[in-house]
This record gives sequence, C-alpha cells and structure tokens, in this order.
Amino acid sequence: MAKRRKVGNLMALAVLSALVQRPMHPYQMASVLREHGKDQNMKIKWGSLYTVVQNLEKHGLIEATESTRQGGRPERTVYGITEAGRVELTDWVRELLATPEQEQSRFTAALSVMAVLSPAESADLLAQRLTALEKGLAARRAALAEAAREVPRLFLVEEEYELAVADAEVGFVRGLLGELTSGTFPGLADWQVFSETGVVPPELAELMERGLHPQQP
Amino acid sequence: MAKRRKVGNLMALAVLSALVQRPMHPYQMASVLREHGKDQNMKIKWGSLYTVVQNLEKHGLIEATESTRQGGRPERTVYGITEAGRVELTDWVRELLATPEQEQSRFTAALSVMAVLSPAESADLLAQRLTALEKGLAARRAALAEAAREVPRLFLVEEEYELAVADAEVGFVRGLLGELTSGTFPGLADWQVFSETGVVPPELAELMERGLHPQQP
DNA sequence: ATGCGTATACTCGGGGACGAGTAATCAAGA
DNA sequence: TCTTGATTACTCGTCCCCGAGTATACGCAT
Repeated sequence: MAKRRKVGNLMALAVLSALVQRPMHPYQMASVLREHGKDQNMKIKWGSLYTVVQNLEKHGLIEATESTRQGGRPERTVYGITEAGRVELTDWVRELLATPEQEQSRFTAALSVMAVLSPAESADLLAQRLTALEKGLAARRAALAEAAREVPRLFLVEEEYELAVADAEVGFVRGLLGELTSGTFPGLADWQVFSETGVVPPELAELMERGLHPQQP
Repeated sequence: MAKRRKVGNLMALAVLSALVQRPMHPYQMASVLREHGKDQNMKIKWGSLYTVVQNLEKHGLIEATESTRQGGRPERTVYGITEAGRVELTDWVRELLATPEQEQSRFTAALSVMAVLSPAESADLLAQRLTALEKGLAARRAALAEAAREVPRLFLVEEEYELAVADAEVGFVRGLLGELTSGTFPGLADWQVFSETGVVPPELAELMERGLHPQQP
C-alpha cells in the first residue's frame, strides 16, 4: 500500500481538486487555492506549481483545453481535469484518508478535499484510519513503556510528543466520525445531495465564486 | 528569523548530534541513528545521508579525520564535528525548540537532540515556543470561528484538525515545561551535571555503547 | 568447499522542489 | 503625463533528495 503516485507532490492534489470545479490556467489555480486558505496549511511554491502542472499533463491527469493570449502578456494555457485525473484524485484521497502516516500534512490535505467523496465513503475510510491509528498507538505506547524501564526520559521525550499528537488525532477522527455516522455533522444533507447528483446547494454556489476564507488584513 | 541553514535537511541535525559523541564514518552514523530509534521518526534515506555528510563537510561543520581501508572494502572516511559544527548544532536546536512551525517533524527532531542544551536553556526556549504557540492558536481559533459563520463545516474540517493537533502540542509543551521548571522531570540532575561538566553519568555511559531503544523483533 | 543469504558500505543518475528573476499591465497619485 | 508600486503570469537554473543499483565480506548450512 501507499502506492507511488505518478505525481507525489501534495500540491498536485490541490490542483486536481481545483480543476474539478472548472478548467483554469495555472496562475488562476494559485489564486483559488489562496482564497480557499490553502496557503495557510500548504505554502504555495511558485516553482513547484508549474512543475506539478507539467507533470500532471505528462501523465494525462490534466490536459490543455485552450491557450489564449491577450495583449502582450505571456500566453496562458487553460487546463482541465481528465477522467484519469478524476480517478487519481478520488483514489488518492481515499488512500490519504484511510491510512495514517507520519506526516500530518498529508491528512490535512486529504481532509481539505474530502468533499470529492460521498459522506458514507468518507466515514468508512475514517473508520479504517481510526482502527489503524489506535492499533499503532497502542503498540507505540507499549514500546515506549518498555523503553522507559531502561532509558531516561530525556531521550524519550520526542516519542512522548509524537504520541501526544497521535492521541489528539485519534480524538479528532473519532469525533468527526461520530458526527458523520450519527448524522449530526452540519451540512451533511447538502453534502449527500451534492455527492449523488453533483448539484451544489444554492447558498454555496455563490460562496464558491467569491472564494471561501476571506483574507484577513 | 527561521534563518536558512547551510544544510537544511533534518538528517544533518541527526548527523551532527551523532558526531558530538564521537567521530564516525557515514554508515556508522546510520547504525547509531537506527539504534536510537531515529528511523521511526525520521526515515533514513541512504542517498541523502551521503549528500548531507558531503555538504556538512563542504561548509566546514564536520571534517574528515582519518580514512581507513580494510580488506577489499571500499574506503571508509571517518568524520568528526568541528567547532563551527557544534555552534551550528546548538544554534539550530535553539531555533527549532523556540519557534513553532507547521511541520511537526521539526519539533520532534529538536526534542530528540535537546540534550545538547542545558535544562535551563531548554526550559527557556520551550517557554518562548509556548507563548508563540498560544498566540498563534488563539488567532487561528478566532479566524476559524469567523469563517464558520459563512462557510460550511465541510470546508473547515482540515483547519479544525490542525487546531486539534496544535492544541495537543500546547498541552505537551506546557506539561514538559512544568516538569522542567518545577524540577520534577526525572533525570534532571544528571542532565544538569552533564551540561555543566560534560560528564556522562555511569549508568548512562553503558547504555550509550549498546544503543538506546533495543530493536523490537 | 561451495553455495547462499545477509550485512556492510557506499555510488549514481534522474527528477523534483523552489527561490529569484523577468516582464508586461494597470491604477493611482504627483 | 510621468512615475511608481502592485498585480499578473510565468521561466529558469540550481540545489538537493532519494531509490535503486553495486560490490565485497562473512557466517552458516549442506
């Protein structure tokens, strides 16, 4: 598992999720991501963006749909997501949601594009993650307790930290999963409708346009 | 702040901390790190190790002390840390401890080499981190609450996750700091002695040799 | 003694990440 | 109207990461 992706950079995930909404040219992607507050969690590196877009195209996950040039500006190529790209996106999110990893930024990324899956599947994957997480946590706790009998705290402090963070993740996932399965998660109905029919609820449609996460000055 | 290091890879930090104990050749460093359980937190990439060692040497943070060849084996170059290397190590740890960053693996790395600083300085730096952490957390919480009035939970879930993790970090740092300042941290006296005189307490010395963190089979 | 697996000890080359640079457009103030 | 600064929209080159490959030595079983 943890299949190697054709394009491994997490920015590729963000790009794919942006292109699901509508075709864009690279700079536009960056603006959209910035508006969605993605620049907080995942710094936008300009150099990487264009490399990533290029690689996504090379692997057929996105394709150039038109290439307009206005004025003396450099030409702008608009990219759209392909069917293969959609498959890659959902498959990737599934993996990131279900399997815990050391880098927590991968889970953050997964959560930020969870909407491309159905609520039911998300809940299912989160349950898998929770199980794996709990198992791993128990094992690490046991190993730490074992080591603590010989090794002074000073040299185990980093493992304690990781366990504390892992514990918080377990708590978060459990809470989120609870809300999803009990149906108390706000907006669950809209999400459900969207995932079945692709219809964006009206009050959301207008948000999409002007961007979530207004800039704080 | 967050000065750019000559060698930015976190493995460089691990290498420096290994060489503080005694000079080694690269493969030995990897073994030592593996024995210390560093391979759990920070995967050892073979390719990187040699690049990192090379770069450290280039920048004068370590230096080749001898180069033995036995049998038909490829020649092994033994490296020792330089004075500049020591300075870089402590300075780097200071920065990593005091300033919170998005990548939690950096703090893990910092904690794992915290022993190169004195307990008092560590406590001081942790206090700085705590302050920064709390300030940032409050700001992010406020921003989230603000955004939640317009944007559905579904698109804020990743920020909730990050806040949960950040909260756990605050708790951990506060706890650790408490133990350090109140003097209840086990082994504090030994650590104090070591940082003042460089003397390793006898029961530790023998641990050093055969490696902390026994392998679990 | 001979093969085979495993540990030791690296090397190398492709590819990706990313900062700094570039260059045109546009709005607004002096 | 001229300049200045911000915004748009990239390009380029360097540095660095890292997986896969290589090659020898050693122990152990047959």
